[in-house]
Amino acid sequence: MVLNRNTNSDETMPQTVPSAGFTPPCDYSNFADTFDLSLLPGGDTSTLSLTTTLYTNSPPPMTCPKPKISTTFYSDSPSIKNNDLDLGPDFQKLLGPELTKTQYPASPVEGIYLEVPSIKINPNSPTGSLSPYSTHSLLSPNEQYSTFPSPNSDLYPNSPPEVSLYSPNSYYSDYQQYVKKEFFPAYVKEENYLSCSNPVNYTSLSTSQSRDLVDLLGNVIIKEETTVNFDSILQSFQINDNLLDTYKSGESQIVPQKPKNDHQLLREVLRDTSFQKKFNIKPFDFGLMDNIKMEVPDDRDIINPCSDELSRENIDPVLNLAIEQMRKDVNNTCAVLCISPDPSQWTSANVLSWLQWTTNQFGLSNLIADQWNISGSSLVTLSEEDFTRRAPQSGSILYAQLEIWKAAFSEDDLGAQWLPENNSSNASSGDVSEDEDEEMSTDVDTTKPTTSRSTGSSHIHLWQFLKELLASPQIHGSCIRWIDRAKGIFKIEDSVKVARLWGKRKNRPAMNYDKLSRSIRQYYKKGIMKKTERSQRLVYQFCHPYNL
DNA sequence: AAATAGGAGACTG
DNA sequence: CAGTCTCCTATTT
Repeated sequence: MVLNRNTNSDETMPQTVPSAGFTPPCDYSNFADTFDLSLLPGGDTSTLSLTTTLYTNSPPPMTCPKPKISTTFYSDSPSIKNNDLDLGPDFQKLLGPELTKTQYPASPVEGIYLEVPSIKINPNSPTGSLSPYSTHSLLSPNEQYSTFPSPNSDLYPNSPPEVSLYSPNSYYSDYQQYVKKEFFPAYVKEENYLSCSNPVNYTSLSTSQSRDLVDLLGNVIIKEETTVNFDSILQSFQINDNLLDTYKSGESQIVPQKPKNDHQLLREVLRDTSFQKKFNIKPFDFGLMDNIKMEVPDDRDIINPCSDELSRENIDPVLNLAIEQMRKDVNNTCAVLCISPDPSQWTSANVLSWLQWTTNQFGLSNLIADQWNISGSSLVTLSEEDFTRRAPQSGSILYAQLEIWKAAFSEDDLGAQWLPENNSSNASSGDVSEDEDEEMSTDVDTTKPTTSRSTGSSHIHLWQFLKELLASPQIHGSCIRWIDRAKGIFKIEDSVKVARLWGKRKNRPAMNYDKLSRSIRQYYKKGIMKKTERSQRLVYQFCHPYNL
């Protein structure tokens, strides 16, 4: 974890700014979503090198009569390039191409971030003349963290804070919606962006809950400014957990945190504090963080040549270690169960064995096998609701675990890092594919268990593939996402990328959107897909029952 | 310029 | 033969 202090800014506030153009080599965001900070060991382990940055957005009053205080927790960010961050033509019109295009912030990668937007406008904004929105901190790296207002808004002192929890792993996709929602209500209406892509990770809280969180954030922020007492972070995440629990259980009040029976592996890993010595972590001295190097001699850590080498060492050591362990765990499980690391490749038998294994691991109640007689490609398209419908008690945990696996496999493709522990044969690893290979692939990998490898996704249908992409917004949300999950309406945000992914999956290097869309149009006749009533560009709709 | 629409033939499992 | 893939022309946004 490195604190990059933005020396260009003449603002007084110390800042935690990710390096510009930073492209993390891996997407650990999914992991981060399920990462339960309450697992972290107590006592002197409060020396962990977690950093909290708070940065603010300042929407103009006229577009935000009821300001929201939104909180984004994320401990990593997706490996998305800046050119993926297209906020749309309306946005560009308002902000000008320079701002929206090149100055969109690099992903704020390291640490755990608390985002509290819409507090107050900074009258001293150096870019204030550019647009009324220029104090929007996320749009201007130069002042990205330059304002540091109290969460207790003095702009709207009487408005009840409405707190939203955004998934850490859907930072960009949700952020687009967030921006549109918060700053362009009209635009939102027009395009139906009001529906949230991921209800599991998005919730509104009651006023009292909001105030609790805001109070807490206020304490954290005002006391510590850029560096935050780790206990406070823990506390905030416990609250966060409570809120999520509350949301999931449908209760309206904050409930005492239940002892968790999930994340066992992480618990064990994190209980072991030897990593502190290993990484020379010292109490609260974030300045020293610059010097922390990830001493991971393992050649599995060979970095994607196109990635930013510094990024590797910038990633929070704690998360890194846990992720490492998670990776090993998944590998081991693959070996034990003889299944592919790619859940979408699983046969129905694989699915069952994985479910059984996970159920045992977490001490969950037994599943009804009949409910789970599905292939891996179907499994990965299930929502959390689908999971809980089939397994009311354990659905959420199973879903979360599957998300981890999905992310893990995606990460595997990213940097060829997903090699089993004892197998360094490496399959002539020269094929570290291009920089943007953060996607699923079905490349034959000799290091993977051979069972259930031959068949599978080569026969996948386009509509299945699209649903697969849609099922992992944290990974593919930048190129395709649900607009209305219930109605099966989705939007292709990046046609080139989606086509490339499809071509990769089908081993058709010449695939492009022209051809892909032709295939989609074939679905019109077949009743698999249609255009929406009010036809919008790149927006399609699954017909019933394909939308399920 | 990019997306949409759909005809038509080729390819593949 | 189904399901694309490919190429194409015309039209719309």
